[in-house]
Amino acid sequence: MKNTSKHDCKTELRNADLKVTPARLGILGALENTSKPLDIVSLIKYLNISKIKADRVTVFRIINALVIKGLVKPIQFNDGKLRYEHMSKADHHHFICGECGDIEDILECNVEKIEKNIQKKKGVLVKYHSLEFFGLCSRCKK
Amino acid sequence: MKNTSKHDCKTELRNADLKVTPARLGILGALENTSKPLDIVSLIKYLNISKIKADRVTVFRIINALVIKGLVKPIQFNDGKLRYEHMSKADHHHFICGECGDIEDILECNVEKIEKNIQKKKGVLVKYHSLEFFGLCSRCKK
DNA sequence: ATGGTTGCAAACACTTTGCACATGA
DNA sequence: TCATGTGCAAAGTGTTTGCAACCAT
Repeated sequence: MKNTSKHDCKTELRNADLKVTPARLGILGALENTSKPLDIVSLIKYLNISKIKADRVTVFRIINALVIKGLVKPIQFNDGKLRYEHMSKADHHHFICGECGDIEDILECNVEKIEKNIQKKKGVLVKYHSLEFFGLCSRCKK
Repeated sequence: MKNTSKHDCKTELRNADLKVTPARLGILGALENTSKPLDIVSLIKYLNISKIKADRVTVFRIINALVIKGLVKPIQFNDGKLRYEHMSKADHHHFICGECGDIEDILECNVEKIEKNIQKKKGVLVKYHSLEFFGLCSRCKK
């Protein structure tokens, strides 16, 4: 019961028409086992720890493929780089402190309702949304 | 009645402890006269049309100052570059088509309530938030 | 076998920094 | 006058592209 992610990742990849490779398994695993959104550097570190070696470029390519396939969503904290989150964990949002970079989870937002509303009204397809709050955390505020 | 933004921009700058310069007036004016968020290149184009010459670097510096002073907020459409919006126009959100890049305004979201809630619960200071929807527009959907 | 995947080098795009000169208050 | 703002050159960071070698199916 503890961790079936390895198997899940394989089927996830197959369902997305992506071949199963160590780097892809590692990246999906990283995103499933981590609570905070990960940037490319963090993903590479995770892979290194897991004894999986993968070039920076490969990580970018894998992440982009996962985003296109809808398995992963990109998040921007306005610091110039993208972070990524597994779709299954994308049901919450974030508060980002502009001073210390601290990230806190924000749970109590129901954007799905708005999302459906937009789809109906505008005739568009919403794949994902981003809702992030920027400011100063309780410590930096003072 | 038509356009008092020039005067407003001056006082806006003074209130923010920023000296009044042509480039700064031009950038503030651009952001107040345009409905869609502008990236750096668009701002430079706008300045050129207004016969104001300013180096790319200067535009970055001015924008950063305006963001820090809270006059302008940055927006990310996940395409690798920041766009900027005047705070007085930041009361709506966006839908971005991942295929053609089309941007549509989304009006019907009341995030301010959530924002206040977060400030109270977490003891943080929320300066601004981002809420953007990503997907396919009605044309690209087909 | 073969088409998708990877590594490496290089290019690209966006943004920041350092420093001398110019300018607004 | 003098702190602040600007231009230019250069560097920094994040990301993409081209191509040959490699590997999963």
